[in-house]
Amino acid sequence: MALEHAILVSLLEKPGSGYELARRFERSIGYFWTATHQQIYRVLKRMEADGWIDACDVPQRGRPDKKEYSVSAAGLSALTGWLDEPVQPESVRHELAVKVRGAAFGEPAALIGEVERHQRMHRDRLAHYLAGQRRDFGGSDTAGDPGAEDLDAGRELQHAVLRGGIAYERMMIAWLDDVLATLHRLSPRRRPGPSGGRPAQDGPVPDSAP
Amino acid sequence: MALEHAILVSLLEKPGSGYELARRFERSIGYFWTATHQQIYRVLKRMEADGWIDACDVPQRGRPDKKEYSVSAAGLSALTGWLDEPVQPESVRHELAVKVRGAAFGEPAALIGEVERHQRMHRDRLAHYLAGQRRDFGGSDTAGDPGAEDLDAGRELQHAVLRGGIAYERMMIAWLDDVLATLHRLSPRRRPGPSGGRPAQDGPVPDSAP
DNA sequence: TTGACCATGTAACATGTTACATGATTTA
DNA sequence: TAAATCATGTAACATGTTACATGGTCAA
Repeated sequence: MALEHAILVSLLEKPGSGYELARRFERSIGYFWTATHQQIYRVLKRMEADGWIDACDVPQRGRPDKKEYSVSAAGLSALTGWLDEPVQPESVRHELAVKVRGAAFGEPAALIGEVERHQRMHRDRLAHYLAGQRRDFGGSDTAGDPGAEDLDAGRELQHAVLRGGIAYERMMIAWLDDVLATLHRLSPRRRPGPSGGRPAQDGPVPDSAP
Repeated sequence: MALEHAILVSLLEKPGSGYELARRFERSIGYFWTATHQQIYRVLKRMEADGWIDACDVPQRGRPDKKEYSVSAAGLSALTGWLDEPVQPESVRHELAVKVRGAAFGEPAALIGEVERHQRMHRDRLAHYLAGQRRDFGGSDTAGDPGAEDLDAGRELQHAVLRGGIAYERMMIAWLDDVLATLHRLSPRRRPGPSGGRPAQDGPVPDSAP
């Protein structure tokens, strides 16, 4: 019920083809809403039929033609209408949490590698976010700094969402430290480390920003 | 691909009927994995056919009979096998983030009520988690306290997951403060408050624990 | 006697995933 | 000449959502 709206937001920020949208759903928007290209093409067709977006064929030299979509007036009003509707509780899916609780019925220590793998992914993503923040918003990590630069609403809101991503990754990294400490405590044959899991920090993080 | 496993974990923690599982998916497990009763009945049927769970009819006085399910040896080994498999990136869906970015194309101030509503839900859930923690784990919020009580692995891991939920809610409440401050800044006709949004805190939270 | 709770389901539909297909161009 | 990127799609399947159906007990 919201892929349409995520696409509207993305197309309003910048018109583009289905392929380009699919790329964006692997990057920026993809950090808080995922979709594959098959889904995107299917929904784009419906949105075009509903008159939410307009397509225009763009011939390209040396590349296949593409259909560039842009948001119509009807699409914009569909989006603003949706903004006013309350969103329902949003369903959660934290597969790792299921695994952590399930670990009680297997060998808890067997989960350590998987949890470390996840933590590495979160550290990478955090590094990526921080790099993007430095690049696009001038290195400031703190909110509520009205006097500094005068950004337009779009950029301000993009930054707010990015700060949310950063807060989320930091929270996850810290929680996974907690989980690792718990798993080590439950199976003390493995080295529990100097203090049962190093504390969360984002300074010396492996920089994997693109 | 994981509802089966969430059900296995829940049934291992305590056998029960489809109806009871549906209740649990509105409480404990539901905080990190949601499912409706229709989904649960459908999957239970498949799991029984696959031999992962055993059913036994339990007649009840004054109530309709129920089928109580419990995990078979095959089910347990399916779970432990799954624990060893790496979980993929897990797809994210943060509808509010889509809305925040979309607010740039409408009236940003119109989102304030919705964001406050979400923040209230997160405060409620946090209060609920903290009450559950006090009830079930003795009021301690901090991890890594090996000497204190000697809980079994299952309870330790449940507590670790609960701490994750608490960390998540605190992070969300703080981030939504940030978002509110940003929205107020972008439409200064509304009172931006003493300091643009009160800081996150969980002490004087409306206690809505059941 | 109305509504809430217990208990289980069917059917239709919407959404998301996986695999496969096509064909051009650019880069190594 | 092989692989990667651009660009769009179909088909089959799995999962999740919404609406509807049934029927008993218990409390107000």
